Amino acid sequence: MMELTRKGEYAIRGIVYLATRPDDQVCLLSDIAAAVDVPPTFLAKIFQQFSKIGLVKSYRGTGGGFILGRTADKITLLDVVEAVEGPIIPNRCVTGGDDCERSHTCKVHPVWVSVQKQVRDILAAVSLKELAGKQEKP
Amino acid sequence: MMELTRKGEYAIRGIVYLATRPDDQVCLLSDIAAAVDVPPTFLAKIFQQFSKIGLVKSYRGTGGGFILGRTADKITLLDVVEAVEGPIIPNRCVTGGDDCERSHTCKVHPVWVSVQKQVRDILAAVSLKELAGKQEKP
DNA sequence: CTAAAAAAGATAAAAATAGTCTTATAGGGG
DNA sequence: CCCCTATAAGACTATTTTTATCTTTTTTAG
Repeated sequence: MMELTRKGEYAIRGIVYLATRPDDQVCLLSDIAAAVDVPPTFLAKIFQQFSKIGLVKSYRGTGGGFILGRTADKITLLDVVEAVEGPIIPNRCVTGGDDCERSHTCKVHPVWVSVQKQVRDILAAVSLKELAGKQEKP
Repeated sequence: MMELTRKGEYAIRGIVYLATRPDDQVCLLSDIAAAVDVPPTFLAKIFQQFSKIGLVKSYRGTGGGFILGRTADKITLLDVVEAVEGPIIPNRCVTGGDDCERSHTCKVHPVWVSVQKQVRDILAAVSLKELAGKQEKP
């Protein structure tokens, strides 16, 4: 239960690798894919999603590639995971609004809300900077 | 991401309903299914899984049905969820043993371990007694 | 203009999910 | 013993999601 998909795993590997690279050096998708051992075409799809929401910036054409959309300390693991897997939803009844007609009577509902918050908090507390081994204090 | 399946949702609904019933009254599967609005054949499969690990006790034949395998305060939401969804595994790298060759180098690994622990702790802290509205202190 | 590179969309195989159906087994009552 | 009721177990199926791949298009440097 609650398992990250391959896509999510690949997404993390890919963007963490990008975060280890020099800040302003455009990185070829094919290089990233090779470095983190992910099918290039699949990683392409993932980086397209990153690009749409600004997690990475893409450059097309000769000399093109990817760089981070903002500094590594401003990108959290939550950003990355939600970018490709969608929001953290332990159960359908826990959506932003209130689709769950049982919400106010169901005693399980608050438990899922709690799970959601905890998981989000944990993932939001980890930045790419840390994951890339560029800690503030070594 | 991390979404409970229908099976998990049905499992919770079913066993919580059973917990609301008088302690020693055998309950028909068909009655439970009707009460919690779950396909009876599907709920049957779920309760078979419960039965195997002792979460419920089953009685066959005329006058048969199900009762809880132990008192409602001794069954946690974690027990129920893991019974049908398997262990809480946020990522493949977080298994009981250590299948992940990266475990000791990968900086993401401890994050998943943390997520796993938090989720398990939350779910383990909630018993069927509470969910069934039979709180110790009302 | 051309080659390089990402973007976008279509397609497809494999796996997981969500069930259903059939047959077997067990128990109670006449 | 026979029949009815109820769960157990296993085979089977449809749908959805995951995990990709392939092709075409767009962009850009030189």
